[in-house]
Order: sequence, then structure tokens, then C-alpha cells
Amino acid sequence: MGIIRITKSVDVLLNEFKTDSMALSAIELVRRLSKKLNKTTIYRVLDKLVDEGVLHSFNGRDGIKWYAKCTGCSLSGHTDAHPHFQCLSCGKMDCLTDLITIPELSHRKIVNHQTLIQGQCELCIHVS
Amino acid sequence: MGIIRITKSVDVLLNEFKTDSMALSAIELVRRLSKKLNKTTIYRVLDKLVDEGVLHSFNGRDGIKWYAKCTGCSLSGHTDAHPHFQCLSCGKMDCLTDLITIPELSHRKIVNHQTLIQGQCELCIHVS
DNA sequence: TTTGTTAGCGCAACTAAGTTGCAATAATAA
DNA sequence: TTATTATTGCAACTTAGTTGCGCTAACAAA
Repeated sequence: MGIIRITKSVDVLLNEFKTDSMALSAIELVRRLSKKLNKTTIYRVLDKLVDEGVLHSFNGRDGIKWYAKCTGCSLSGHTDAHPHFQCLSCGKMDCLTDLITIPELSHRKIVNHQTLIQGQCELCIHVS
Repeated sequence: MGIIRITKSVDVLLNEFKTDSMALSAIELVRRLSKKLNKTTIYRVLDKLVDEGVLHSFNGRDGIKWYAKCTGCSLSGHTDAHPHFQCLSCGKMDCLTDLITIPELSHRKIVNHQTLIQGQCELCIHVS
């Protein structure tokens, strides 16, 4: 489908991703924007932004949906070859620039892969 | 906690993992065993088997919980360093023996990581 | 600028995975 | 055999995400 009309909703959502490059969960966005946008709208616009190649999405532990700005993605497909890192103390989720090397699998065709690393972020290491 | 009593439920559930080494989702187990065991019991026993180091669990896309027999796990902790492979055609989920190499992250402490690879399994490649 | 078309929105109701509280049951110890 | 209490089943709940539908507001065309 893609984005046909530039609406307030698209604008509000994109604005949340403007500040920095860390990932945001759908839940967090619903919470933050509950005064401005309906839950349904948020999910729908996020999906569209993924289709458009503006955001990429991935699943955290427990299957919660996360979204982050794309850097190397396009309409034709997302290059989600980079792992994501979540801090177990503060909950922050980051895209890592390092690439994960997936072993060649004999007799299997790889279509996509995703890696989630959990631990302590720089800030939270120093606090503890 | 761990397993204190050897009950019918534990027996029934372990039996499902006896046949082969592929992973099973909680949902699939609830479906298969609905006549024999209550949904709540299934989730509770699975949790315990994970605590015991008998099974390890991980999340599929959409956050669905999957369980598989442990080979190198212990009570003290699961070595979930192996990736899981899910066939997009037949839905089968396998533990891979290959290990994933996670890059050293400066200023971050890694506690755990999980990798899910999706694609076509050997059988489904030949069918298509 | 006005008007018609229809993509996009909000609302309410739903779905599905997993959890919780509690009373009844059954493994195990005494 | 009996008492203790871990475990089970049930029903009700929670939470993330989805669906259907009528209304609203972008945008195109006049």
C-alpha cells in the first residue's frame, strides 16, 4: 500500500522517531500518544511506515513489537541483518551496527533472521 | 522450585518431547493435550521443566513460546547459544547445532542472546 | 475556492496467548 | 493409613494486537 496521504497521525508518529535512533515499542507509543492518537491508528500507521521502508520492526522477548528508523532498508525489503540490544535494567532497546554472521545451512534456505541480545547498557553498568 | 512430585502431567508433557528433537510451541501443546491436561497446567509444568533444565524455552516471531529438549543446559542456567530455525512453509521449528558468534560489545554487558532464522526446511524446498 | 472521492481515523467490540486466585485433588512423608 | 502440601482444574482476568464500520479530512478535479 504505502503512504498516500500525509496526515497528522503520520506526522506525530514520525516525530517520535526523530529525536534519537533508539527503538520504540508499539506499547510505549500507544502510551505516549494516547491523548493524540487512537491505538488502532498507531498500529496501522506503524505497519505502513514499515511497508514504506521508513521504519523496520522486530519482536522483543514476549513478542512485543518494536520499531526503529531504517538506515539501509528499502521498499523492496528490510535488511534486518543487524542485531538489537535491550538493557535488562532500563529496558532501552538499541539497533547495533555490528552484523551477525549466520552460518550457511546445508539443505535449508534462509529468508530472514533476527537476533536479540540482552544485558546491561553502558549507563546501567555504571549505576550498579 | 523444581519438580518435587512426579505427576501424570509431567509425564504426559515429557512424552511429547520424547519422539524427536524438534521444538514445540505452548499453543501446539495446549491443542494436542486439551483432552488430557488443562491449559494452565501445561504452562505451569513447562515453566518447571525449564527451571529444572529439562527443557529450554525461547520466543518465536509474534512472541509465541517454544520449548525444546535441552542438551547442554543445567539447573544453573540455559546455554541458549544455539539458534533456532523455523520453516515458513510448514511451521516446523528446529534447534540448530551451529553456534552464533555474538560480537564483543564495548561498554555493554551481554547476559543472553537469541537468534531466530526463518526460511525453507529441507522437505519444503523439495516440494516447491 | 468549492466540491466529490476515498484513504485514513476513532470507536467499540473482539481475539488469542498467557496469568492469577482459589478450592479440590492426589503424590509423598510420617 | 493418614496428614501434609504440591499440584491440578476451573473460571475469570490481563494485555497486545486486530477487525468492522461509520465518520472525517486529505487531496484532486473542476
